[in-house]
This record gives sequence, structure tokens and C-alpha cells, in this order.
Amino acid sequence: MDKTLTLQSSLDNDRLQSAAFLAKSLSDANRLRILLFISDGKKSVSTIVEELDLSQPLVSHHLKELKRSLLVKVEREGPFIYYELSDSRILTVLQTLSDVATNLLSARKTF
Amino acid sequence: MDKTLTLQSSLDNDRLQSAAFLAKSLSDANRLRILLFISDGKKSVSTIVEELDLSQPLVSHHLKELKRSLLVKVEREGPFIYYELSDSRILTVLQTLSDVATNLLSARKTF
DNA sequence: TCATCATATAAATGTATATTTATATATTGT
DNA sequence: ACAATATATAAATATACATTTATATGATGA
Repeated sequence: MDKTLTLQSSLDNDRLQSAAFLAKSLSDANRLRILLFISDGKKSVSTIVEELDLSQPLVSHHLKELKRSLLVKVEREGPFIYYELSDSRILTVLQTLSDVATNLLSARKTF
Repeated sequence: MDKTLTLQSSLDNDRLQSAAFLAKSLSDANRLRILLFISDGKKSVSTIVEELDLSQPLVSHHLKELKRSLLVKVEREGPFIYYELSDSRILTVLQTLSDVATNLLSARKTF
């Protein structure tokens, strides 16, 4: 049984919907910057705001979106709220997407 | 050097933009159905329309989007136009996203 | 050239979303 | 209770996008 058959049996329509939903959450560069920044341990909102140089409401909005897709874990400690990447496999997804994009773009320039 | 450092050096802002752009192309379930369907060899537009039970203009629209993101290769043969997945690594991305989604959803229900 | 089939495009519509500005809520220390 | 800080929410705006319906373009065969 080859990979295609494996995929077709394991990627039914419900799972495709879920995958598409996660992909939508990964479709904004600022959210990817946030995910990458919180991938090596929990970070407070203010830390994210300062480090990524984004407005506080914008970071809050994107964190809400990431929380909606379950891609982040949230934890309160006193006045601070910490966000952390919930599944490290997302990092490999991002790396692969970046690699694929690089290849596709370089191939496009080859006439 | 751990994976995080590797990621931070290889995923600069340009690459994040590219990854986000590809992710956006993967953020629609109908597009994922199309990508999966054309992943085992080129398929004509009409075949996609019939097999996936989508309207012809809708399929055309999504194929245009997939072409814009370079995720498909296009080839004309007489009156037919064939589309094919341009990079099979996209399949592993979809499989991983589906797996992650399944895990995140099942973990959410565990109180 | 005409009719037919395959595919693309245009127009219209509804909905989603990224961002900014302004304000509200929640927690802590005094 | 009050002031200060951390974070979230609301409102407004602009833009993007999925889908449908209608029409156009392009290729083929008679």
C-alpha cells in the first residue's frame, strides 16, 4: 500500500476540514512570528509585544485566533498571561512549508 | 545546536511570509480535496469537477489560486487542461496537520 | 464556418479577517 | 478603595475571499 492510498483513507473530509482550519491559523506571517517566538517556552503577552514590535491589541487578536485553533496553551500567573506552542510538530510543518516555497520559487525562475 | 535555533536561523521574515502564503493556499477544504485528488497524477478540470462534485467555476477559481501559489503544475493537451500537484511534500504537511488537529481536539475533550 | 465541448473570466454577494484607535476588565500593591 | 499595570474587547475600516450565476474564450470536429 503506497502513501497515496494511506493518505486517502486517513484524510477523510472531516480531517481535511480540520487540516484546513489549522492551515488558516498558519496563514498570517505575524501569527507565525508569534508561534515561533513562543515555541521554546511560554512567553507573556507584553514580551511578545515588545519582542515582535506589534501593537498590543494586534497581538491579543492573533493570540485569540491561535487559541481558537488550539495551537497555543494559555496559563495565567498573577497579572501575566503566558502563551506557549501546544504542539511542536507545527514547527516541522512550518519548516517544510518554507522549504517547499523556496524550491517552488527558485524553480519558477528557471526557464 | 537544538531544533529551535535551527528554525530561528532558517525561518527569517521572508521565509515566514512564503510559508504563510502557502498555508493560506492550504486553508480551504475544497482546495485540499483538489490537491489530494491530483496528488497521484495529472487530472483534467472536468474530471475534478465530476469527482469532487463542485461547480466548474468554483474548481477553476481554486485551481487559479493553487497555480498562483505554485502548488500545481499545469499542462494543456488538446482541449483538456491537466493539473498536478507540484511538490509531494505538501502531502506530508497535510497529514501532519490532520494528525495534530486530531490530537488537539481529543486533548480538549479530556477534562 | 459552425456547433460543441472544455475551461476561464466577470459580476454580484455575503462573509471573514487584519489592523488601528479607543476603551474596558482584571490583578496587584499601597 | 485607589492607582498602576497587564491584557482583552469594541468599534471602525479596508481588504480579501468563497461561492453562485452568467458569459466569454479557446480548441475540436463536421
